[in-house]
Amino acid sequence: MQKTSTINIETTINSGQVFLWNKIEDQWIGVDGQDIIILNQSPFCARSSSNNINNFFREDDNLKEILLNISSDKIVAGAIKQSPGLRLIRQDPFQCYISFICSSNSSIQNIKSMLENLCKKFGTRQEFNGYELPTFPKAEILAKASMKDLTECRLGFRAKYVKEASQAVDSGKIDFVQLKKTDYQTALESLKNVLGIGNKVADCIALFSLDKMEAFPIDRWTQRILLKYYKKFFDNITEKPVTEKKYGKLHEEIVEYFGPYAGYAQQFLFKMERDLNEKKWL
DNA sequence: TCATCACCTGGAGA
DNA sequence: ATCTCCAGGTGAT
Repeated sequence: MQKTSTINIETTINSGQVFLWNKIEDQWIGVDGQDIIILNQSPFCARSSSNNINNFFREDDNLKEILLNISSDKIVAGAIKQSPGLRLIRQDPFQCYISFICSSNSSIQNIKSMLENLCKKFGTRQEFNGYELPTFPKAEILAKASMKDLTECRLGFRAKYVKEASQAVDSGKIDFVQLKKTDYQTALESLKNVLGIGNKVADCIALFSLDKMEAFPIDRWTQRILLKYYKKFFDNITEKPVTEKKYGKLHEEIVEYFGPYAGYAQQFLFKMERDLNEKKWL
């Protein structure tokens, strides 16, 4: 649908969606599940070791319509103007799931370090175009990992979450193929049954890997954004922590206001506010 | 139903 | 040098 030439790789990689990426000279090398991906800005080129890039940048979305739709809000329109090449990424679900479980009460740099440690210890080394690096561990491997090995990856209190979450996938209790097919609410409820996954993490997984574009992760930053620009539009936004029930109500208001592509709006707003505060990325 | 609080870890600032 | 505080939250009282 969209032209790949309009994608800004650096902006997109540095928007908090993905962590296992490094810039080497002028290209970005990253891990997505069992694949290694190499990205070049100009001339634009995206190569995957699996030979199947699988719409990594969601090229199948009708971007023009989506951007037009969410631009009815002036703040969002401004955010898009600021980062026109920003895109949502369609990630490997298991990697995305573990990544955001690891994100709780942590920083981007720390999350990246935890995930790199997991790859080094449990991943399979793969060679692609002169680069050799370990890909993301499979669920069955992490499900059988010892707590000692997981703790050595510096996961802290998340070690137990990662193990149980991996077991849920390995046993089939969590089935990403199925979750992609179901509706947003059903997918969310299913994910939230897993230890270490609450509303925010579930929304990240749903938006970044399960094609749920109405997912709108509400974290500290999003909450700040809503308070700063949208206080008068939403009844359920306060500076207090967003409780379980408030989260659901707030999300309803958000989808009503931003529409079915609320997740896209969130991504532009998040990028805008983090950049405004000069927060570091990868 | 909701408010507090602890939690691994690494980095920044006092 | 040492301490405190905080970072894409979540789970247990």
